[in-house]
Amino acid sequence: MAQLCLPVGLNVTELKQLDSLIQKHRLIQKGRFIYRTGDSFTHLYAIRSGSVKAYTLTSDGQIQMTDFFLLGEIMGLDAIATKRYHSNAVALQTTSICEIPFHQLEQLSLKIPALQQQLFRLMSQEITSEQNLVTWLGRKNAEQRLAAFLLNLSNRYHQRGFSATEFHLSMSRTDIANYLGLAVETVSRILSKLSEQKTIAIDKKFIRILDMDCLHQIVNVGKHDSLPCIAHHA
Amino acid sequence: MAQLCLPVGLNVTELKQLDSLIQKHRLIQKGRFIYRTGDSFTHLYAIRSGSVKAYTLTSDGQIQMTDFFLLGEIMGLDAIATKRYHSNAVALQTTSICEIPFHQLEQLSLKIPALQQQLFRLMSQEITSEQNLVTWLGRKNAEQRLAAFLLNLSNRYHQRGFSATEFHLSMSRTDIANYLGLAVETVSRILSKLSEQKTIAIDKKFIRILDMDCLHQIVNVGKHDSLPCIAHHA
DNA sequence: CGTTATATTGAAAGCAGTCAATAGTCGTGG
DNA sequence: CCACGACTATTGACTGCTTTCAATATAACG
Repeated sequence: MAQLCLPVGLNVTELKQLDSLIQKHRLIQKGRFIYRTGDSFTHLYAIRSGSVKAYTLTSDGQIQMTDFFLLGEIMGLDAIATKRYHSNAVALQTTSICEIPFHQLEQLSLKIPALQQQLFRLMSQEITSEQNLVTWLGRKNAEQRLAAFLLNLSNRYHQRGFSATEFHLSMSRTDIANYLGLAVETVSRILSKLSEQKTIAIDKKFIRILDMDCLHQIVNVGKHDSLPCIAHHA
Repeated sequence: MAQLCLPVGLNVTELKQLDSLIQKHRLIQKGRFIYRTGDSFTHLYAIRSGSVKAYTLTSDGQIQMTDFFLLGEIMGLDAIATKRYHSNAVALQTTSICEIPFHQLEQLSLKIPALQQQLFRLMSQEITSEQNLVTWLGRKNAEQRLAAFLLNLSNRYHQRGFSATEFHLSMSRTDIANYLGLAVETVSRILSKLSEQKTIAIDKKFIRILDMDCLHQIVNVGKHDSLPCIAHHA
């Protein structure tokens, strides 16, 4: 169980101790909340299956998508400092999560150095991942943001042993647009365009990446350079 | 010494142990590097005085500003996971830093629960701070990004006991523009505009915030709503 | 099977980027 | 101490990407 929730190189004894912490797991129906902004922070949550979106509300009531969590990823790391969750976490589909009581995890990690290391590593990764996001937004045009988003999902699925080229977009176009700081219409237009030039194929929420190199090229050229990989049409 | 570098509620004995780790401090001249992308990760660095900018290079050689570090802030947290620094850290002025050997800090934090907690807290804060940045970029227009940037600096200086309304912009306009994903010209134009409407006053790199409420209003309205606080001119 | 939410596509407007020219600042060496 | 050159900052004009508004089309849900 612990292996599934918090994969980390521990010996059998240590693993048992961790297991005793992570007993509960819950099934969350689509649209249900795991936690809400301001709730007092008690647990980290690991996704065993399904997916979750996290968003905050601005002072004027607008939604701001902050994260999508996929299988194997940990939610709630940003809440440690303030002891309150900063976002609303909602299941995008029926989702199974592990509940990890943080206080006990903290205690245990004092006794198991490898566990402490893994926690530091996890948090550091999260910082890096947020920094990368910062790098895309604002500095990249709409097409690049979307290409980077698709590649990011592809990598994350691939890491967990799933196909890097075919996967399910569990979030809506509206959510994607919000996450990338674009209008829904722009996301839709660009998906259509990429589909036309055979870089990707889309059937509703199911996506196939046909030309991975092309996506990489799109991401890596400057904001307004334009030598895309479209040697296709006509 | 430790108090200055890693403020945390420890007793005298614990503080001594921490002190013994954090012996060295270095003076870095303006323009000098503290670390570079790819250097192997050995230390965290805390700023005792001065300021530092951190940037990465894109695949096509463009600079991407990722962070500004001010007095009291910790650099290098993103390097823990990969054991390599992810960015280039350069002093913006003559800067004094504490060197904190991370491996030893990790060891010590196994023995001092309060220290471990403080480290978790620090990293969690960093995650939150990056998330906030993500929230601005891409979702806010140029004026809002700049207003948010100024308020952010104001808060950070204020937290450390300095004036919230008057401070030195140690980074260049070019750096600010890059950080916010804007063109230098846009930053310059907006600073001029805010200056004209008496929201701020600028003398070269020295800035005074004259109307803090106005800045907050700018940040908090929607991306294209426009009811600014300009009841000033003529 | 109808109703509502989500997605696609088109046309027009606006914000920010680019290009260009000028002004001001900083550091170095005469 | 001043003068030169290089760098940084400011301001203006124009282009273009992305948003907004509007109209369908398609999918999801009870």
